[in-house]
Amino acid sequence: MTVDDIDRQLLAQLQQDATQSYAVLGQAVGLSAAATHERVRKLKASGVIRRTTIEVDPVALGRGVAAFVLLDASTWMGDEPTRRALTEIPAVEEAHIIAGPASVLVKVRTATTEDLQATLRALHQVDGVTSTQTVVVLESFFERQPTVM
Amino acid sequence: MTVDDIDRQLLAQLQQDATQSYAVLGQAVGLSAAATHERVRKLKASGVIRRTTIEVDPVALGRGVAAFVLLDASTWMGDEPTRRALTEIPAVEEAHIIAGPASVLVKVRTATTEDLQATLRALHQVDGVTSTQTVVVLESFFERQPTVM
DNA sequence: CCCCCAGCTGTATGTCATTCTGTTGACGAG
DNA sequence: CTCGTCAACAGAATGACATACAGCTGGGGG
Repeated sequence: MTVDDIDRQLLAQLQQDATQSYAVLGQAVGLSAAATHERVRKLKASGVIRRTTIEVDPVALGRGVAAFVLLDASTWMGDEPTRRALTEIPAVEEAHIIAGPASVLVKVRTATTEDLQATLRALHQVDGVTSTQTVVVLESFFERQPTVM
Repeated sequence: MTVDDIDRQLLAQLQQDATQSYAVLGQAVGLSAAATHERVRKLKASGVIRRTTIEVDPVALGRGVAAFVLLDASTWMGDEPTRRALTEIPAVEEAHIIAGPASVLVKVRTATTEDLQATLRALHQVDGVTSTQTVVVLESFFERQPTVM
């Protein structure tokens, strides 16, 4: 699908607030409510908009400690079992196969450093993992969504 | 604010799909539409729900290459000017001050590896940055929102 | 024992999403 | 040049839903 400039404006608006009406949304980009609705419908149908969701405050939910963990592996970890094992650890928010100093990079969020320790233990027990290296986040400047413009 | 089990169920549901009606949402947790509405209103008012937003497909928007970049610094980078400088680089999606092998960890997304190179150049020009170390993402297992349950 | 209040249900109303119909403008074929 | 086609849009209609309101209930404190 081709995403033109108006579409990007709509995406930017919806990233800010997905609850605004199509009338308001249309005014912001100079279109009628119906035309806006049609464009948003197509963006959803084509998968550019994956879903509309809520952004939660991690701290309020007991996930105030963030860290990145590098996993070294003795076997190839790019397969489904590894993915599933990592998915099942609730603290793991992202998992990536990387090129560089390790095999896998995961981002974790826990309530306390004790929970972080427990998560590291869980990561060690994932098949293939031989060692971990943890980078603790002291302060987050910002975490935002992909820039659309 | 105290977040009880029903609240967490609501949050989980809304993370999946923030467009469903309060009636449907209420059925999922065993409440009336009005009571559900009231709970969600409070979750928003208290900041547990920061906003409702859309999740976009990075690839469709020309951000198919992801990487993590470690920044080494000669000066303290925990202040506002650094934050602003990093915010202004569109490819930078996250920026964290870390404890460990470097001062700052940023996550970037670009269309191509050439754009990644351009972003690295931009990062080098941020005040205080002395060197960078880049970890390129080969494949993402998953990137999800904070687990609420 | 009674009062109070948070949290709930059911209902009413105004707003908005969604659909439909018709218009306009760009484009290609004849 | 003209006609036919199609995509994109505006405006109006209707049906669903958010939101507000009036009462009900059960538990905790005075």
